Amino acid sequence: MARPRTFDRDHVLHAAERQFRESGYNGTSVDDISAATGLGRGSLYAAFDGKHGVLVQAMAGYFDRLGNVAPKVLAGPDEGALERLHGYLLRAVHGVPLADDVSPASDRAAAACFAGKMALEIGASDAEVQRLAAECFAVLVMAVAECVRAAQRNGDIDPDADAEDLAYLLLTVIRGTDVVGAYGHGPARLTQIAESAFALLPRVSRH
Amino acid sequence: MARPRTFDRDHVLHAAERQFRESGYNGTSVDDISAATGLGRGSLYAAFDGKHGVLVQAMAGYFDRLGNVAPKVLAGPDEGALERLHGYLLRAVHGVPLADDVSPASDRAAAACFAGKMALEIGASDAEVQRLAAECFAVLVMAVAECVRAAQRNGDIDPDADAEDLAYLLLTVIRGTDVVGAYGHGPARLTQIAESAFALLPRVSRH
DNA sequence: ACGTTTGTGTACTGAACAGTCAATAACGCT
DNA sequence: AGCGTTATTGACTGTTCAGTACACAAACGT
Repeated sequence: MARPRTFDRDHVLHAAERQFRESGYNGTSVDDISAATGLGRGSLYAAFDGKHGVLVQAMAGYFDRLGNVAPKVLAGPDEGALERLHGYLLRAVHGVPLADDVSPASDRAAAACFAGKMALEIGASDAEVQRLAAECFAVLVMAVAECVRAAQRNGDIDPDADAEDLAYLLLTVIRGTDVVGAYGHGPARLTQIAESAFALLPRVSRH
Repeated sequence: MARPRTFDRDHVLHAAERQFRESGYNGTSVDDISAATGLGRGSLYAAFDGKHGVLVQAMAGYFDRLGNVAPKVLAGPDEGALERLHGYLLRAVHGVPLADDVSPASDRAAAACFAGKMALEIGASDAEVQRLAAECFAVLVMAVAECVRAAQRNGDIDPDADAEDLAYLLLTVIRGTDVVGAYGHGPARLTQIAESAFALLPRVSRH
């Protein structure tokens, strides 16, 4: 009964996400978003309710992808859990936790957590952004903790360790590499940091 | 022979730093800086060459304080090195690494590394900011690595571990807590993360 | 085929922005 | 006391911003 929209909603939100990643929230104008997405201002306001709406919905889309793909690479049988954790750690540090969404050439800007970057820039004065970012983090903590518990069941990680505490620590390291990467350090250094963190995980103590 | 300036340069830069911390770089206007520092626009341009100049010089001031105070709390005799490392980790996570500069009530916004926050927001498109931030990080890595080496000499940390690698890892955890704090997590969670990291440090293996 | 409904693009508006400038004020020197 | 020098102020400029309004286009039901 009415004219159908000519753009793909997810595709537009993803393009906007890339722009926000590159320039930050306050550093991107609505015209930037318009140029990045190919949509006119009017369409942006009609479909997403302006700049802030675009951000919120882009973060929601990021959350969905995170919730779909991160648990997928971490979940599995107990026996491979430690290796999956290792792989996730390395991939997260280099920005390929969402393999289908990130360009093949691992891009540092794309590596850093979108939610984390937005939370650090405007989370203090934007409760909704902070809440969305916290949700992104929570879903990761849950997935990593579950993988840690699997590794504990398999005898690879000390069963006395608190799985959730370890998950928080590992994800804090990953978020930390986003900042260290922003300092200009190369992939080699980030890999080394991730490997150091992995090496320090409490293994089963063999008396 | 000429009119002396009526403001204290360091005091002004510190006020500007607080403003940048609170609102980010692109989120603060020159008027905001003017209001925060009490200086008029003209004075700001005459003394600091505009908004970007204020940021650069505020970061340089931050670097100086960092270089003066962080090595001071970490340096010392070998026997207390591990405990100093522990104390630094906890204090850094709660934002009192620069005790004389930060308000007594530990403020989360003040806790996050100023250089890190700026690097993440605009470092990708501002080489000078990225360089300054990297220098801040480097001076911390050096100080922490030296403290790790002292703890190794004292038999508290595995002498086979690479001190610099451990320093990078610990500082990555600290930077990570800046992001996790921005998600809204409270001091208890951040303390727990710091304690987990400290607990996982490789101790001397007693055969 | 036509009218209604919705998507789309562009021109517009008032506010906020970064940066400049000329006038004023305060000091040291002679 | 007067002069030269420098800090300081607040108004001004052109630009860019977010958000709105309006005109046009496209598709579907009838």
